[in-house]
Amino acid sequence: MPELPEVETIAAELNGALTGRTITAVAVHWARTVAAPDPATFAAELCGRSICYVTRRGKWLALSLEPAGALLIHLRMSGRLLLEPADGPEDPHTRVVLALDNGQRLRFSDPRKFGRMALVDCAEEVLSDLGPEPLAETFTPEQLAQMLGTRRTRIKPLLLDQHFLAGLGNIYTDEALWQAGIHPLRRANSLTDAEAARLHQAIRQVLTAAVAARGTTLEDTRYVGPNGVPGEFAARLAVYGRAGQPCRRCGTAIMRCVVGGRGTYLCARCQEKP
DNA sequence: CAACCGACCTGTTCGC
DNA sequence: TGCGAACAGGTCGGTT
Repeated sequence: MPELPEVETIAAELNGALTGRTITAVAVHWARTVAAPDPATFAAELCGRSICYVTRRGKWLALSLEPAGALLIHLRMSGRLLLEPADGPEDPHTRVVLALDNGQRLRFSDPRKFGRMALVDCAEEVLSDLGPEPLAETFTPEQLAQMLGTRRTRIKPLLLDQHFLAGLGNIYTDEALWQAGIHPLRRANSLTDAEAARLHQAIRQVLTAAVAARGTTLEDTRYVGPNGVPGEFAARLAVYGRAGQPCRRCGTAIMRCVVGGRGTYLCARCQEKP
């Protein structure tokens, strides 16, 4: 569920709330949520460590710890991090709980059990497999054009590949391709430099606007930030989930199809089929 | 390298 | 109303 803007929002909220907190107890309710080390070691090693700051890389959250190490968290499809008082009710899908020295609990709720946590010595060892950060200043239109030029696969599945570019998921990929006027089935190396530049700009504009709106919360989703505030980008979606509704640019009905096994929304007039 | 598939999981929605 | 099938925003590993 959460893509870059949602994870960015969560990281910012947690950073303010968790900096300086010490973890006083750890409870693992679903063992497989803890990818590494084994759950007992995970709990024992985490206790007593403090949180220095919280950052995002792609769709990963990284809690930097004192005196060493990092807690990496990936929410996958249904994960949520909730910062709540210890005596409040616990969501039935809670998989891991971190008790903090101020009486609060950081609860990881994840109905589908796809989410993962890992306690690692060096976060970069895991995160270095990811592609570039789309919002980094160092990520340029020329770099994207160069990256696309060596790949002949279809553009949408490529943008979803976290090794290629970090942070885009199904929603923002469709939004960016619509804004750039590029059909999701286009071959990556068929894009002109001008199209690559448009795509680069579209990706950054969509992500920046979504971060400013604190992410996308759809009616049928449970996404909220750690403080329970929903995102407001849903009202500004141009194509995602809008099958049959008019394109915001030309009025043509938005269509839904399947690309790479993923539900895909586009405007057949603005995004010419290859 | 590219494309496709199943696996990992549960909750919700849809069609009969 | 009830029930099974289909589907969901992510990722990985295996096969063709």
